[in-house]
Parts: sequence; C-alpha cells; structure tokens
Amino acid sequence: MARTQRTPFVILGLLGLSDPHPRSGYEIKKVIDNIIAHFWSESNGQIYPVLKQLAARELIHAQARKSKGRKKISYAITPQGQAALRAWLATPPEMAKPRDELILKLFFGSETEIPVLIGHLQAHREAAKAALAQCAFWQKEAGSQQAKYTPFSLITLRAGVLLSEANLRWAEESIATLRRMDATKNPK
Amino acid sequence: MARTQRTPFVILGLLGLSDPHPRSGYEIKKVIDNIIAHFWSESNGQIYPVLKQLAARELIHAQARKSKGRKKISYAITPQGQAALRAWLATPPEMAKPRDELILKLFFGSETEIPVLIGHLQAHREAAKAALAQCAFWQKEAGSQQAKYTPFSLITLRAGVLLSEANLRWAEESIATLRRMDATKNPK
DNA sequence: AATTGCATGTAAGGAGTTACATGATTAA
DNA sequence: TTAATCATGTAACTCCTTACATGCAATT
Repeated sequence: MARTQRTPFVILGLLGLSDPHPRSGYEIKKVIDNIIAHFWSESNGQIYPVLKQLAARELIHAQARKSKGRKKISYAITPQGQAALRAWLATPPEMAKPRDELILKLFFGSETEIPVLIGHLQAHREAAKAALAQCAFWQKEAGSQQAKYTPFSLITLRAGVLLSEANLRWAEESIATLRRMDATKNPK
Repeated sequence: MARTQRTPFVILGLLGLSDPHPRSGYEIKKVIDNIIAHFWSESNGQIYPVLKQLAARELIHAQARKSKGRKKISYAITPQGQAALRAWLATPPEMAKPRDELILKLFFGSETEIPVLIGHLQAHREAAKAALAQCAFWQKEAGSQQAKYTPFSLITLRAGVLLSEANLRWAEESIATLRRMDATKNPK
C-alpha cells in the first residue's frame, strides 16, 4: 500500500496540453525532461506501461501510425480521461515525506571532515545556480513568447526561482560557516 | 534496483549522537519525528527490520533489557558501524528526483477552478508557516541551551528557515496572483 | 475502567528506478 | 560507416508505506 500512482495523471495532463502538445510516449518523456523537470520526473519504465493501462481503462485513446514505416503510437485524452484528471487535480495534493540526504549528511557532520562537507555543499550550490539560471531564462522567454506560457506555468516558474534562490543562499552561507569552523579548528 | 537504502545510515548516525542519545527503535523513531522531521522521516516498518539487519552485520550491538519486566532492546554502534557511517557520509549525496504534486497540480491549473487551486496553496502556506515557526523556535532555544545544539544542527535549521520562507512567500504571491486572475474572469 | 504512552514487531503490497533490448531513420 | 535521434518496450528488483498485532505500564 504505497502512495497512490501519480504517473497516470501527469500523462493525462500533458496529453491535454495545447501548446507543447505531446502525443506519444516519447514526446511525453521529452516534455517532462525539458519543460517540467524542475518539479517532476518520470522514467520510460513507468511511462509506457501506464500508457497502456490508461488506454485499457479508456481514459486515453490510442492510434498507431506509421509515418514512413517508423512505428509511432499517438494518444489522445478521452472525455473520461478529462474527468479523471480534473477530479485528481481538485484533490488536495499529498505532500512528500521529507527525505533530504544532503541535510542529513550535514546533520551528522561531526563524523565527517569539514572540507568534504564543503564539497557536498559546493555541488549543491552549482545545481541551485543552474536551476535558477534555467528558470530565469524561461521567465525571460515568457516575456517575448507569451503564447508558450500560461499564467500557471509562470506560477510554477516562480516556485523554481524562489526555491533555487533559497537553496543557493543556504549553500553559500553554510560554506562560509564551515570555512570559519575549519579555520578555527586548523589554524595555519 | 531502487535507490540504495538510507535507513541504515540514519539509524547509525542517530545511535552515534551524544545529546539526544536514542538507544532503542522506539527512541530512534521519536528523535526522527521530533528533531529531524523537517528533513527526514522513517516508519516503524522500516526501523525495526533494519535494526536487526544492522545487528546481524555487526554494525550495531544489541542488548536486550527488562526494565521492570518491560521489554526493551538497546543498541550501540560498533567501530565497524562508525566506519560504515563515515564512509557513507563522505559520499556525495544523491539528490532526489523532483516530484512535487502541488506544483504539478498548479501547472495543470487550467483544468481546475481557481478557488480550488487557492485552497491547495492556502494549505501549503499554513504548512510553511508552521515549519518556519518550529525552526525559529529551535533557533531561539539554541541561543539559551547551547549544549543541545551543534553547529551542524544550526546549519540544518537554517535550511529549514530559508526553505520555509521561500515556500511561504511563493504561496502568498501565488494566492494573490490567482485571486487577481479569478477577479478578472468573474467580475462582480 | 479506560485511555494514553511505551515498546516491538510483521504482512502485504505497490510505485518507481535501473538496466537492458530492439530497430528504424537521419546526419556527419 | 558511425553516431545520434527517434521510438517503444520489458524484466528485475527493492525500498518504503500502510495497516495491523500485541502487550505492559502509568495515568485519569
């Protein structure tokens, strides 16, 4: 009795999108990796089976095509699919149980050499920087290409910015703190 | 081939702690729920079996006691356990694949009534407020009872504050944005 | 007498990841 | 010819959660 499946609903939602309009498993995967990667991820081992499940439950409708001999299956959301999606969206989101490995490792920091901890934080800082830059780029793009962005995607982008900034700031502060600690412990 | 197990290392780390010095499964669970809940969680269905595994691998040492007839098993970390813990702590932390249900639901917001979305965000805002208050309380306590807090726990506390603040701010901004959208759509 | 807290556990079950397999098409 | 991209899929594996079970002790 693990947490209930979320993959079906991401797929349903993406198939319902108008602008980046993915229709196949492959396209769905790309949209996830390129557009919503900062708050969601899926693996192929999950997408393809779920696509079949959804088709079997008639929440989506499959249409196999051969564009120049190459196999490709296009899916479209059905009215029942729309209804299922809407019902799920209206349901209060379950919040993930916190499990942050980096913070845990810092919490047990007394068992580790401080420079190693600093290394962990530097990696985190670079990741936060990259995420922030990506979100900022999209925000800028949203200014010029309004058609590609809904008000909702701007809200999610704003989440990316604020959270990345918080992460970045925390990493920088903590690196500084640890450097001071290290200097006190090992004065040259 | 799921992500490698983290539970053993939390247990190892907590058993190595000096101040909140949990020794039994029950105490470990309490420390997790009361002290590191803002970045970690474990269930009993995980703690007790792992405790036995660790004992079998001699990373911890079990000692059954009966304090006035009540069953209680105390564990202590062994030198091998210390070594295993240190090795893991020095290893770069794996970052969790992002999977944020709230942001996802907002991303598909065009399929939902705006007041429902506002409701989701209000719950998130309250949770962030509570988390912030908790972290702020601990930070204050750290000022008076220095013995209870290491510099490392202060760093993790700071993470809690910054992240909660970011969440709070995002929730408030987004609620305001959605209210404006709703007013534009349904002018009275 | 009943509830809450202490204390330890097990069974069932699933969501999701990793890794591998397969093949066609296009560009360098 | 080689590599990258398009495109779909399966097998194995496991971590972790939920829910339940059990019983003693202390409090109300």
